[in-house]
Amino acid sequence: MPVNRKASGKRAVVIKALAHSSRLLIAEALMEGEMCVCDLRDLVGADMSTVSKHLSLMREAGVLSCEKRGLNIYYRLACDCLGDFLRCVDQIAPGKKCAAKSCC
Amino acid sequence: MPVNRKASGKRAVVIKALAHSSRLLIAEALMEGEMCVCDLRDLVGADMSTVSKHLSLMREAGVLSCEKRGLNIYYRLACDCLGDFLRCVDQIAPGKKCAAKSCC
DNA sequence: CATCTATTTGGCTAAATGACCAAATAGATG
DNA sequence: CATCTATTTGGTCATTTAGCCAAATAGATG
Repeated sequence: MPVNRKASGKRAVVIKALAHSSRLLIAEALMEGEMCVCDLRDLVGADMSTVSKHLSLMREAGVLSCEKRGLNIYYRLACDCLGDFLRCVDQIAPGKKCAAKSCC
Repeated sequence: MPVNRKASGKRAVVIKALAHSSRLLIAEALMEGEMCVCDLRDLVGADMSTVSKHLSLMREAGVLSCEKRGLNIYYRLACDCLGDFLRCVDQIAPGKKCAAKSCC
C-alpha cells in the first residue's frame, strides 16, 4: 500500500463523496436499487437543488452513475463493493476508548 | 442494510475521519505499524498542532488508538480492516464516465 | 524540584462546504 | 411549436473545517 500524497488525494475524493450523512443515506438507499432524484429528495428531506448537488458530487467522484428514462433521471451505485466498505466502517465503533487524552 | 438517518450519521463520522488527504495519508502510513506524532508531522509536513488535531479527530471517531511510551505518544490503527475499505475505494476510479450532464 | 521535550489546547483567520431560493435547461408531451 | 416537468445551475449566506501561532500540560530526566 503506497504512502504518497497524490494517491491519498485521489482516494480522499471518493471517501469525501460518502462522508456526509445525506450522501451516505443516498448511497445506502441505492444499495437496494436505482432511484430517481425526486425519490431521493423525499428520502433526504432537503431541497431538490441540494440533493441534486450531492448527486453531482457523488457522480463526479465515481460513486454513482445515472441514466435518463422518460421524465426522470435514475441514479445507481457505480460499484457493488459498498457493502464491504460499510462492514469496515461498522467495525470502527465510534470510540468509547481513547476519546480523551486521559487514555494516553 | 438499514436506510435510516441515525445510523448513517454514525457511519459518516467514521468516514469523515478518513475523508481528508492528510488524515488518509496518516491512516495509510499506520497500516505499516505505529508511529509517534513527530514522525507523522514529518510525513504530513504540517504544523505539529495541525497534525495533533487530525489525530484527535481520528481517535474520537474510533479510527485510531494511542499509547504513551517514554517521551512519545504512539498512534496506531484501531481496526485492521482498512485494507478492505481501501480496496473498495480504489475500485471506484474517480469518474471518467458520467462526469458531466451530457451523459444522462 | 526545576527543567526539558513531546504533545495538546485555545484563539484566530482563511477557505471550503452545505443549504436555500430563483432562474436556466433538457427533454417529453399536447 | 408551446408548454410542462424533472433536474441542474448560479448566487448568496451561514456554518464548519483546516491551518498556523502562542500558550498550556504531562510526564521524563537531571
